[in-house]
Amino acid sequence: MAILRAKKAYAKCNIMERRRADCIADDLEGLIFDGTFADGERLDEVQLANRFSVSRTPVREALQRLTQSGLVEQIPRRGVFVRQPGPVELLEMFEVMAELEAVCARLAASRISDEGFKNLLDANKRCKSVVEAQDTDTYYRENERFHAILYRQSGNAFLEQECLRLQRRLQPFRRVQLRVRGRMSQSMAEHEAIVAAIGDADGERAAEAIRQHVSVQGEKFHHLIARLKPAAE
Amino acid sequence: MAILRAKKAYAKCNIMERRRADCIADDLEGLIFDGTFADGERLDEVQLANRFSVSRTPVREALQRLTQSGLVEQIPRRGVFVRQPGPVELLEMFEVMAELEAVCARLAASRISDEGFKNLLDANKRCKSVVEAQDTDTYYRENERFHAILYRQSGNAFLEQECLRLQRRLQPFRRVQLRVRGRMSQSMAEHEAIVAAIGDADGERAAEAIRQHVSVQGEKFHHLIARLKPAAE
DNA sequence: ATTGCCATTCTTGTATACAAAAAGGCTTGA
DNA sequence: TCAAGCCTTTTTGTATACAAGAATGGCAAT
Repeated sequence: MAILRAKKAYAKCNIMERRRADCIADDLEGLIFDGTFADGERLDEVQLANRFSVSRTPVREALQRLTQSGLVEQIPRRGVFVRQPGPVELLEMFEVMAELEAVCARLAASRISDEGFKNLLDANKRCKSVVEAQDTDTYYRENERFHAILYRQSGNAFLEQECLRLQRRLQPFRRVQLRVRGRMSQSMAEHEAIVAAIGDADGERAAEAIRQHVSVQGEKFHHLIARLKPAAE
Repeated sequence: MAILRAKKAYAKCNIMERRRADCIADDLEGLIFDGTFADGERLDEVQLANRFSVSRTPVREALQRLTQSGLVEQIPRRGVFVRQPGPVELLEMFEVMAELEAVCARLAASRISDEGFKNLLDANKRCKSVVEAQDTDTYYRENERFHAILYRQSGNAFLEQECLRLQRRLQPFRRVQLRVRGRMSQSMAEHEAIVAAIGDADGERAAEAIRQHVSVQGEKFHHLIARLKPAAE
């Protein structure tokens, strides 16, 4: 049967070829993140098609994907518009991120395997070494790895995926936060608290620790909204 | 300017006309839920186009949307396949739902307005009256309303949306649960506990109460997996 | 008989053509 | 001067045509 053969082929081929539409979606995401397309701006299908030297079809597919991930808003028969989150929505998203990670931490505290804990310690060690080098970009990557391990160790693959999805969405805003002076070492201290709590299998403490780590409060709040353009609306 | 006029029109027009692609997406969702398309089955674009009497274009758009919401899996150049969650994934999703609602409850306990609390009480009252009539379908709707109010009262619109999204995804499975004998009255008792905790502004207690209410444990576990076909793989 | 290769047939992905709807501008009337 | 209605232009939504890749079946070689 055709389907069976297809399934076999799929299982074998993890690196599946990408379609143009997918690439365009990623490129557009980047262009929105880096501000090439401002908030509220309409994304013209024809212009984009020319820009990427493709027809409107893959452009439309890409725009649909961006709609689903919330980067743009699609208004039927009127077009798609860039939709940067405002301060309120951003705080809300960070709050949800903090709570989701808190859940991960709480679950991980009782579910983590010895090997998983070793991975977590290792990831944390790598973060530490980067802090000393004051390399924010590398720290960002290693920090992401640390969090990803935590998601994984929640023992809930669906939760893991949801966390990764939101993490990805918040990435451009999170990155900024690290530039703040002293933030990296503070972040590391928080990591230590999280690891310790998980080591003690104290779910509630771990949850609270990571909630503090992720949530936007105090100085972080100011730095975050300072970054946002005073979007007229 | 064109955009301004578009925005004005959008603000005015809440009931925006839907495109065929959107309708098809909804229809397909229903067909997958009710088992017309079995798990693992390939959805042929041409067949679907004929079925809905449209061209492949809107069908493809609909399929893309279903891909995003996780109902089907799209394998580049090979087609899209129905992807029903297995027992494990289902339990994981319910766990996440329980935790998300727990967050809502905890936040709502301190953020709920007097009017919001009144709405919650009202929704609960309506549930109660339906329980006495033993009307599972209506109970399901009223129950959904109760939960939706809770999401809203978390004071976090993003969280609210995420909850609604997952609730929608779990809908067909949640519905089944209610058919279990005595489940409705048990559900009501749990509602009472939730409302009471929120009334006392006791976030942790409210969170725990709703976690118990939503999570799949004990008998509920058996009933849930009993419903799942022994999917051959 | 089985395995590997090739050709045919289907299916998906992309381009283009066409239809329908909305935006912008113009005219006309007060 | 302003507003309302109509017409033109622009833009989105859908259909169709075409290209590229994958599945299937047959054939040949071992």
